[in-house]
Amino acid sequence: MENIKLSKSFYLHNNVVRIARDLLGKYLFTKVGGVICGGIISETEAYEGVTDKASHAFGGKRSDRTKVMYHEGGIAYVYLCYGIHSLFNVVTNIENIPHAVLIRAINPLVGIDEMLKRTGKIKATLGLTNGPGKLSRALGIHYKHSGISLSEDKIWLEDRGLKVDEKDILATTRIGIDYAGEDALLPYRFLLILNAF
DNA sequence: CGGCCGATCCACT
DNA sequence: GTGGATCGGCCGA
Repeated sequence: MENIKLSKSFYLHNNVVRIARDLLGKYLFTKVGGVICGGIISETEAYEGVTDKASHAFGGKRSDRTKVMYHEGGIAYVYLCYGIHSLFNVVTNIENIPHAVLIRAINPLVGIDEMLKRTGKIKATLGLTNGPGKLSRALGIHYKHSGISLSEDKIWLEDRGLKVDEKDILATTRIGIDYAGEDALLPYRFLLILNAF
């Protein structure tokens, strides 16, 4: 079984929708407060930059918050949503092309005790990390982490050689972006259908 | 500077 | 199924 961080070239690819799909079955880890937590990515959404009405970078919009999306791929874009939740995104593509993939869910595997402590839950279930806000809380990801490199040891992704079959992937429309008009209809959300859990 | 709103979650009915 | 929590970002005045 391989155990390696995703390479820089993985994040620099120009097709963010492909990357979102390829991230299914990869592993996401964090090391916050000295504890390693993580699991298998099971749900993602692609945000296709300046042409995508659902993206924070639509129309080339730049701000202190969104400027990290214009950075070269391979860093984290984390922002506060609804005043409560830090949502974790992976920035992709080359510099000045603000593509990103929202990680919406993982299958929790490592650091379960710490994740339960952070979320105040008793039992480890898929419900521990099956939403973008819950995922960040369990993993200790905070919007102050926005802009950090995924090549370091705070937040990173690994390919452990898990094979994902096309037939186990479901593509649907994205969540919570009704304001995006026709772009809300794009099949940019990907779910990994898991039987083994 | 004021006001509105959001890539959500959970408790409650 | 519905609404409240809660606050930084963004836009308009």
